[in-house]
Amino acid sequence: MFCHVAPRPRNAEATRAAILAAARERFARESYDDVGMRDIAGDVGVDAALVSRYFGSKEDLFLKVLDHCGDGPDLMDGDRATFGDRVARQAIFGSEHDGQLEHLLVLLRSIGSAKASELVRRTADESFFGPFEDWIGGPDAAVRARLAAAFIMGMEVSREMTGGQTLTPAQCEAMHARMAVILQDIIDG
Amino acid sequence: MFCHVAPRPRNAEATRAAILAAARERFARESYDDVGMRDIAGDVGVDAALVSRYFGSKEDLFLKVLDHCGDGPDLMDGDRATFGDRVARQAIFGSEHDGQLEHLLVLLRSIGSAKASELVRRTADESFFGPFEDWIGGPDAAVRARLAAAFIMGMEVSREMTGGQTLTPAQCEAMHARMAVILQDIIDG
DNA sequence: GGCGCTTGTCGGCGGACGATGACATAGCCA
DNA sequence: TGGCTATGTCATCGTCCGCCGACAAGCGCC
Repeated sequence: MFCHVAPRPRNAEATRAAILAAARERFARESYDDVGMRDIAGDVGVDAALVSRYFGSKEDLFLKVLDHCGDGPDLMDGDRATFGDRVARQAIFGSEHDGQLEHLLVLLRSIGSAKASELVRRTADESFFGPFEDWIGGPDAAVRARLAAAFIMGMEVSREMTGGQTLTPAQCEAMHARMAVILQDIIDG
Repeated sequence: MFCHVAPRPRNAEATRAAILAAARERFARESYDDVGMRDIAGDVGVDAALVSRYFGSKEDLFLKVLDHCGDGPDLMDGDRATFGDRVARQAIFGSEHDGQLEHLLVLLRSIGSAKASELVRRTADESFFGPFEDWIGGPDAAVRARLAAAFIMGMEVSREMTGGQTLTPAQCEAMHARMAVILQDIIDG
């Protein structure tokens, strides 16, 4: 007893950033509705009221998360020639924390909450599809970006739905191989 | 005034069926969390307490909806040779009420609620992937079923995310053509 | 050392939700 | 016609949520 946890140093900037990071993590793993202000605050170790005070409202916080999603690693980092292989691997096997798909996951989770998808609808184009289109380039870039994004998100959905328990490792490998080819074809045009 | 609405005839069986249909509709269009017992009851024109009484709990009702999803039209109705074209059209242009994708939409909406996805995880295989695998047949049927389902659901997600406002009709047609080919390839093996 | 601003906590308000048990009424059967 | 059961309604409970105003505690400054 008397074992107090080290108190967070009084630093508004750092606390604000920590809250934002925790929120991003939560919103990528759970739906907008399932994430509570108290959850996020708990992750950081502060009171829920502080989150409200720094970010105004839950919606505002979510928008900030969407804005700052470009900060981390993402889909477009890496060799273009191995895009299919690399992304298919993450989508199927679910890289827990490297988070190249994290931006996409946040968008994906918003499907469901009426509130969140309204917010996403306003920012998805500029924050994700736009850059992705530019990176893809070539004819029908907008179309191909949407096809690729759809495939990736759908695989995330499928993975969570089945819990990944129903396919053998060999089948996962086969799926990875097929998906990699399809994705690469979409990217290459 | 004095214009009363015609009261629903007292018929437990019919009322039960109406509630189930309304619930299915709701769960295909909104997330598990966003759908309230009062909403469903309102659609049918009964009191929310009746829904609880007939189906026990919201979870039980959701499970009943999953069970009865095979009743309506679905993915596997129609010519196999035109599967890609037909399904891609529905996924991209969003057939509002013919509902061949409705079963898949209910599954898709469950992503978000922790509770709902837990329920789905237990039934998705037997209620959807199993039949779909059988229908697809051939080598790696399980893998190909998941690839196709992922692509379709992802396109639904993508469509809702962007609100369908950002692509020209010509681009939609181009996307449809590309998606149809990919889907058909997956189905054909 | 005491003042004052910033940083963070506490308790609670108002509303939505799922669920429940007591009550009302329609429709059948004698 | 009078009662009885199936059918549906109403009022309410407990819980959780986002949010807010009042309060406490750290920290620099004179």
